Amino acid sequence: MDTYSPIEIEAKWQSRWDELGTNLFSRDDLASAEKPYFNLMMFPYPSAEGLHVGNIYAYTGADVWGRYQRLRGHDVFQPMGFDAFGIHSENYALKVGVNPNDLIPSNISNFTRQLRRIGAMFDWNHTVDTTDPNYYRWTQWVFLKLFEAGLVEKREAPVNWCPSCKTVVANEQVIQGLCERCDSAVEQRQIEQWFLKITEYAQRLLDGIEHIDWSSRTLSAQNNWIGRSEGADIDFPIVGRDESIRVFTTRPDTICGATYMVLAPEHPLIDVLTNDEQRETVDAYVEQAKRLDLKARQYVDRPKTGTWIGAYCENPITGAQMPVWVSDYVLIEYGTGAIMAVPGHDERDFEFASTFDLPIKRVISRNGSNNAGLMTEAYVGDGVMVNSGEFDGLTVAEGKRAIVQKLETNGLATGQVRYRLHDWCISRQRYWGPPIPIIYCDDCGPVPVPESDLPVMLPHLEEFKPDDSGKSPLARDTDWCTTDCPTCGGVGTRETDVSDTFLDSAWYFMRYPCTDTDEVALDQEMVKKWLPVNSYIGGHEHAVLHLLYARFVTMAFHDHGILEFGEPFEKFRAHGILTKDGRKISKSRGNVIIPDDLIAEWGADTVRLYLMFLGPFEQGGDYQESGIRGPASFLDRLALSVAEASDDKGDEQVLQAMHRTIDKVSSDIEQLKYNTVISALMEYLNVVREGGRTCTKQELEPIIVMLAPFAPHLAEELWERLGHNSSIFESGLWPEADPELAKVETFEIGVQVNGKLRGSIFVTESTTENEALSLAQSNERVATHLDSVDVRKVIYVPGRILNIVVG
RNA sequence: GCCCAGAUGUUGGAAUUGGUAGACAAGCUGGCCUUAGAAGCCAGUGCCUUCGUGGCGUGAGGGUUCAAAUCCCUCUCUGGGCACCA
Repeated sequence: MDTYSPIEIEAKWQSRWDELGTNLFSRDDLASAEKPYFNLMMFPYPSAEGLHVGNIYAYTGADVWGRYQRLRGHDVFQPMGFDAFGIHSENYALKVGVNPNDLIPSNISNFTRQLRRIGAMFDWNHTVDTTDPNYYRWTQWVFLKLFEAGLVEKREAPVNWCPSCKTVVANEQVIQGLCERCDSAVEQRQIEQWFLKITEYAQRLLDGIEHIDWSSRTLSAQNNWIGRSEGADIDFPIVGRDESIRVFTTRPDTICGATYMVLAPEHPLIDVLTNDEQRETVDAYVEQAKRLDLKARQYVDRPKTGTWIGAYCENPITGAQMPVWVSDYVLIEYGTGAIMAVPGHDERDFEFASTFDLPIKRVISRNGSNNAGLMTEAYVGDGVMVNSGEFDGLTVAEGKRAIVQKLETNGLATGQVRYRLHDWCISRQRYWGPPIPIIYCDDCGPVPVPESDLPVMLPHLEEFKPDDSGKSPLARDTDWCTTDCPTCGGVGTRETDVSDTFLDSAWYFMRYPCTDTDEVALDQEMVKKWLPVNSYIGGHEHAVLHLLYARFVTMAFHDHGILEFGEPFEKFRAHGILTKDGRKISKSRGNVIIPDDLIAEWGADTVRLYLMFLGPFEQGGDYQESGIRGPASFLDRLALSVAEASDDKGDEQVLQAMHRTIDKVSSDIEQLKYNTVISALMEYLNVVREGGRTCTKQELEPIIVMLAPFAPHLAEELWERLGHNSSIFESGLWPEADPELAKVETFEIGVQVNGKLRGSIFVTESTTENEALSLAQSNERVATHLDSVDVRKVIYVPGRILNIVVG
């Protein structure tokens, strides 16, 4: 009989887990769990292609964490679901000419099969499918709650329109002016849209960053995305008028170096201030700027363009007159849509001033000396104010305060904080999403659909291809659109936009523990017991999309009395990505790896172990199939060792190594350094089997427990073969290192002479410097280097190194 | 341009956070066992070398230190994010 035949063993344990409900919770189980631990991972979009090896990598790493927590004695709830709405599914459905409704179920069952095959401990009693009316009914409810909270607004706004997807896309979905889905150049359009007012939470989202245990790179991405800037709004009086131009600046200290003003092409004052001579030129410029699509406009390396509009402002500090220009390098959507240009200390202004021969003036000097020479580039660094009259000599920081203070007394300035974050546009002029639950009535205006009328069902459309009308295909189903106004009972028309997929995923984790009821979205008993999520693991690509939206919805629900907590995920870890031969894995490169064959060949345990062994989980690694033999033969040797193991007491030396291994594994697994966990287990097995010695059960049991998160099927099997008759995951078996046994008694340390390694000596913890030195001196190799020289200094770091400085 | 990661043998990677660089694997070479080997076992494997108890070596160059893959400065390259955000 084979000691280890993965296919049989894995089938055996998967069906046993199913029979015993090892990973399943009933509602009662959920309610009575003593040590609840919610282990969440990002749910997939169920594509037709199935899970690729990158998905398996991510889910295995998250499952390892969940199983580890389980071995620590927690009641680990680990659900899985499917994020099946959205443009991605819809475009695929259009391509193959099938309604997405008919496509999704088979994709989901294929995903489920794959996810079961890798042996992750998902609770298949608690799943979500965002396209199920029993789910999206509650997504619509989420919208209504945000509406009640005053966080939903319809307004006409310039939005990113993808001409290929024929829909609006969020700022977060525009990558360098291109649609993230199809890479078409995004255009600017003015359309009425539904917005969620996430900007009201900008500061809260920023403040919360201090208090959550997340991967630092994810937090830094959110930080940059929110983009807080501190500065001031300053009014520049317009010469010959009773009005002024308000600008936002983060550098009030450079105001004396402001030599002209710039308005964004869309700025309302342009029309008012342009004089007759300039009118034609300005109109032409503004027209041309409006025609530019967002991609062209955001292209940074484009030469600066613009024109003088024939007006002047007065510098409120120096009194100097400054011409007012219009240029598309100033953006209407940020700040006040107008700037004071300081070419001496801003790179963009410098470039503009150089192009149009506008004066460039130094007002900040690195060392305080007033070097009057020509500036050849903008100086943006720190320094001291010069050429600024009474303010000369102040540092940048002092100057910022002093200028604002002086202007505040005249009412010309106010301290101001601004954010780059924009409101979240959730309208999508597409078919495959939850209809936004709003009804328009000629008398009552837009009215929210009453909760009792949810869900607003998405009709089954034969023809769901979007057109260029700017309206959703739902608008073509007039039967569906026509309804009664919930307020007055008159004729109403349904909103035909559907919501962004990111609304589906902004709250899905809250639904998982509540799926036993269809009466309410959130079962408060379950919410209190299981939320917030204890650990969330997922891709870093969602740093500023999903993860920010989920925080926003949670905060809004907290403020609205629905949730008691304000942050959804206590701990978040971004996993690394897998490369193939050092290159990113992607469909376009044609190097996608579907894991099914690999698992069929090697078994799930070996594949899991191999993937986790590739590199640190948070950094990813390079997938090289030949490397799978290492983990495979490790499992073989372990199975062999168990088969041969005796009932004798373990060897003392081996048990010491065992406790050191427990120590290392326990600390590395906490840091998700799964690769070194596995290498520590391998090293220990090498010690156990050294010289072909027969090992004992006592020496092997803990290693099997520590391996269980990685290779759960084999661990169960070996546990059973060692004579245990309950599941290894049942009773919190994670071993505890005995500090006495883990302690190393004698160790070898290096001996250096003048920093160069010349030999080594064996010492104990209590070896003194003098003892170490005499040990070193009696070492032949070291002694040669001490001949006929004086010892000048001895550095002895117990347990680390002995360095003898001679000369 | 800015921000964040990173660069270590033939390859994936390790290094107690300043203390014996290359753990654990893969690959390769040789051997044992075997009808067989994706099984098991043993040995070797950074480079140079006059083979010495020698020299060199963690992207490049400089610095700090008794001691640097690790800290500091300058630069190069790779991956990712943001991008005219005033």
